[in-house]
Amino acid sequence: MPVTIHDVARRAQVSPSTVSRALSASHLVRGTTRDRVLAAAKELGYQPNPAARSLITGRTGNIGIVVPDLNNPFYTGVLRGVQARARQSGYAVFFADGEEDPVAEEALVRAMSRQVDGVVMCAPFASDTQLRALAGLTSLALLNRRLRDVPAALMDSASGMRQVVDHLYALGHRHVAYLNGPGSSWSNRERRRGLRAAATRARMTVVDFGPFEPKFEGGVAAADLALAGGVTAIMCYNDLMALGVLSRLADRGVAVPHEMSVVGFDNLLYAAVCAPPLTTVAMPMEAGGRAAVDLLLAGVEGTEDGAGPYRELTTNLIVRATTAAASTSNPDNHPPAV
Amino acid sequence: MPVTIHDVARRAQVSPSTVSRALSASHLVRGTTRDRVLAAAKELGYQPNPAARSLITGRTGNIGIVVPDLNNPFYTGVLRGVQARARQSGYAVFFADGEEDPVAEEALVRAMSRQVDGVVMCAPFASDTQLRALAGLTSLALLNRRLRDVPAALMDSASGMRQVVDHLYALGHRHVAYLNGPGSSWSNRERRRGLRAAATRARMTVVDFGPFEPKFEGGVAAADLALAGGVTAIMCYNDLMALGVLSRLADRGVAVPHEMSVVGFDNLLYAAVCAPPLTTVAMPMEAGGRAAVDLLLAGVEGTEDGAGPYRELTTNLIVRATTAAASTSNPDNHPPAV
DNA sequence: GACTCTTGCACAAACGTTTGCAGGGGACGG
DNA sequence: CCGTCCCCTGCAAACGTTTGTGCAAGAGTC
Repeated sequence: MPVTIHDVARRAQVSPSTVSRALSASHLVRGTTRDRVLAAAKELGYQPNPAARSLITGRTGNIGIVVPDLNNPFYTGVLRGVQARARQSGYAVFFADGEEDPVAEEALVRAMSRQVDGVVMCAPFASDTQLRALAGLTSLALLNRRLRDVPAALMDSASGMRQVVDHLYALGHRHVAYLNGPGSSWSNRERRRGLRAAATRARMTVVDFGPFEPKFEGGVAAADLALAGGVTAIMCYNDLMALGVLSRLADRGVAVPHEMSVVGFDNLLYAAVCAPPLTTVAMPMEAGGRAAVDLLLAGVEGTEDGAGPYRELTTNLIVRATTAAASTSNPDNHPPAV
Repeated sequence: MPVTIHDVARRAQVSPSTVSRALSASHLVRGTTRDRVLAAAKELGYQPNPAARSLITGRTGNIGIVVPDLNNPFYTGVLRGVQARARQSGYAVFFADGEEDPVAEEALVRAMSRQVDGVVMCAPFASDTQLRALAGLTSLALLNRRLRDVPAALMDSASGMRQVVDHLYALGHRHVAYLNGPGSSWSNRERRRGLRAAATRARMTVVDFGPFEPKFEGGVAAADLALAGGVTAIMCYNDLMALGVLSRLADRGVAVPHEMSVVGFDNLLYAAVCAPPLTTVAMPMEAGGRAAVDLLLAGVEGTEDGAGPYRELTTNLIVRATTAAASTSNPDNHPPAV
């Protein structure tokens, strides 16, 4: 029922191979024949069969993406970037939600591997070993995860963290809390690393809590611990947790930002519109998705652009209404003698 | 490089066709041979080539989904349901963001059509005519859009709207505003229809505003209009708009819920966690996605279950903190004489 | 006018599967 | 002991493309 290359060939009075060439390597056929073929193809509404094509070429024209949690708007942001960039190059996108589960992630990539030219894994939970195994199966590009010899787009959240520390320091904060995200997460390690470096430089003490689930509920749970820690500011692994913290602080009657400053990470839409608007670090989600696809396609199509297999994306502090001068209710504002 | 069915055949000392049968129609081969084949396949890590398979069978094992706006958590909820259900039946999922653009939607479905067994279109912006054309190209299942002879999962938002009206009426509201979403949207029409019916029955007057963009910004813009309408409650097309309304009301010093009640639609995560928590109607997002895939696969695999081509999903009012007794600052609480 | 070179096209093989058809062999009944 | 039937397996065709190879005709050169 569907129209094949043979139908077009018959209508244009040429052989199927000529049709194929007219449609792809058009310089190999005479102008007049090419026009005839294109006209015939258009009239019949010919669409090449991707299965047949990929069978012979070994390429599919598809890429895959797996994210840890679709409910987190951060990942839908990168999803948008990925899809936009892929579409621009004529690739279709397979998508899957790994649900923060390493074995699900691996299974999903394996399942996709035969029908994609490559997959971008977004902040994967899988182990390095697993990732290497998958990289042997298909081309891989990582987002916010570093692994030798595997191309990756990385958001420089350590730098964002430095900006946060400088901001808080300028506001007089000397003793702050950091609520960790998943312990295995590259992003969390990066943020913590940036925090440590900047904090010791500024002689600021920071107490760690967690790891917590990087979700609203995780923030709610974490808030009480942080509150007991005698700090003047709480830095959260991400915005979702920060929103949870805000909610819990409100419940407990702690005024933000006057009694407690809170800062998040990601700059989700909701960070801008919640009350009070959240001070946070903007992560380039769509740009990250696009960059990952750039790297993937560069590898797949062999169009290395000499920029190497890594892309570093910058992050920026966005000051809103959840940070203010350090609370004076804790007058000396130093770590309590525990 | 990749291992083919011939490799397995050689290792198991059988012909390729036997391997094929052992893997799919296993009752056609003797038990001992089947075991030998399966063992060989496992040892070699054989994975069938989907392109070759789909070339001969005409089926791909893939489905597609296109949504209007990935930034709206409603659709990511649906996406989760779709992917979970698809995976359960061994289907992989192509995904695309139509960006609320009818022509983009159509182009995306056309692009996918050759490599999927069907696609679910989620609250599409495309016209009926366009949808019919696409239904001729591939199997279609709709979510929150009704079109004769095309299977669809529909959320009964008219019923949810009735519950909202009853709730507001009980609180003493007699004059309310409805902020419309996109005029072409089936969901908006349904909600409006439910609203009209319930309101006239209850002798409640409702003034319409919009259409607005179904986003935060749309709500911000709409709030001022509604405020000037002399109403005691604002019903929004969806939660995103409701959040925009809340934000704008706060800016203008209007106390919610005491001076103005606000209700949304969808029950996004943020409706539950914003301040004050939003009264809204819960939409079964994941269930809707699953139901749509059910319908699609029933059509594709010919496993009609006799339940007909439509699924109706129920919706429920969730009362939180943005609705209260009608404001008395507008003492007579009836439509101002315009 | 004969040679070579180029251009434009057709032929056929190949990609990895599935599946209709046929054949071989064993079991069973007569 | 022979015929029939059934179970299992192999052979080969087919799916719709792409692409290497070969051939024919025309253009250019001497």
